[in-house]
Amino acid sequence: MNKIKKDNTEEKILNAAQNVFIKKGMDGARMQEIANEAGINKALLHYYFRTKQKLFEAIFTKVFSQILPNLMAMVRSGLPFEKRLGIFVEKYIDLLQKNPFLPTFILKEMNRNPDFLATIIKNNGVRPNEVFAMFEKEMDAGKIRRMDSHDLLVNLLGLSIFPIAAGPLITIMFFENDKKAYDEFILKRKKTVTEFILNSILLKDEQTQDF
Amino acid sequence: MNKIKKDNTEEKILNAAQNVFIKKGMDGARMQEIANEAGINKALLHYYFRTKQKLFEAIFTKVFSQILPNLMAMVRSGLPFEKRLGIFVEKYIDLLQKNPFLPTFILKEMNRNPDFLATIIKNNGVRPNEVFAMFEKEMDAGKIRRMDSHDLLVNLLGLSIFPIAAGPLITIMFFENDKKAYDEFILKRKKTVTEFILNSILLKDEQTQDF
DNA sequence: CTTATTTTTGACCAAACAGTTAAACCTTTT
DNA sequence: AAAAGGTTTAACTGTTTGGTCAAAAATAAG
Repeated sequence: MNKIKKDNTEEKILNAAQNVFIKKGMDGARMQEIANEAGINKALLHYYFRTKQKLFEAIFTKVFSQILPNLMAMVRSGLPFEKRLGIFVEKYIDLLQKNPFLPTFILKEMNRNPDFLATIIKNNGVRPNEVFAMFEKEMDAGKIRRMDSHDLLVNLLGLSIFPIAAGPLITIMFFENDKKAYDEFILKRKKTVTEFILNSILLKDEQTQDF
Repeated sequence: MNKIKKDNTEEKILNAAQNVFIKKGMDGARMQEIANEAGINKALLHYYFRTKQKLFEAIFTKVFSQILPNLMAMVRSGLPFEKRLGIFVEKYIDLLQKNPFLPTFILKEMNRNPDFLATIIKNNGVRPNEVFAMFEKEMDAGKIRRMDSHDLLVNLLGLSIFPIAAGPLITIMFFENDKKAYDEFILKRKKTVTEFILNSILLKDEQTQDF
């Protein structure tokens, strides 16, 4: 059946393209390299995805769609706030540690073409306002101190994403190029990041807000 | 005098190259574009810096040398800990806000060639251990809670750098593409980041460590 | 089995690109 | 003022790269 073969080739292309694009970016990636990695002829790439640009957009969309829903899942679980935060950090760092080139890829390409980024986000039904609302609710309840919820979310993401994005630098500068020490450091951060955040925002019982 | 002329051209090239490389990265940058931006002939680029690679390395080194010393200055000032931290965050965010492409440039290129990165760092006399020692001292004094000083430094950097690196994404997702709102957000962070960190690590007097 | 249709390939093309060359142009030296 | 040495340029070269094409191979339809 041609359906099976077609799907199979398309999948091989998408996987290969994702690997190459994430590692090298749009500018650094070569169609020939993607073809090699997929084990097919270069002309076949253009048969399935007319241009490099179109193939890249397919990958960028695909990658983004894999990332964004995780953010929203955090908000919707019914767990208590601390647990929710802890699980999110753990899951997120875990995902990034398995795909260490992902952060830099997204950061780099978002600068190359912010308009395309905007389109993808619109089409992905992400509602950051839900996250902000969740934070506000905890503030209203006197559970966490009052602060700009934008700050809180950005801090949460920065603390999770930056250490992976800057992995090579951190490994060299802070761990004398000992990659195992770095990996263990990241592993530990699944716990310490949550602690660091909660320590900053959680209100002790005796400090409940007056208003 | 030829010295003046030479220095002048070389400087024009370095400035142009820095602009283009930082915006587009090694792969995305074009020698022709650098020549245009410098207002000179493309052949002159090769006269001063034999290859694109060599020119890129000169820029990468230059950029890095501008960044790293800031980190060390924090440690060496005699100010009290909170002040030192506050000034560092403020100065650093300020620098990045004026050079918003800088973080992504470094993050991207450090992945492309970690070995070269290592060389530069060695030649720049950066001693992260000094920073760690500073943190440890504050912990020993019972001023801040005991934690992995690697975590603390990485958190500090992540909270400062990530929001700029992810600027376009944050502007679109969290501020409905309102760039002024984003800029103001970053401005405020010069204060809120320090607060966030101190809130997490500072020990109140009654919580002094027992050992 | 034969014909039509889709998928895959090797060979090719034109544009873009980093890098070269030889000559023109300054600037300094004598 | 003229020779010498350094600087700048326009034109060129060889290679890499995204993309095309016509033919072959595989698959589906009659």
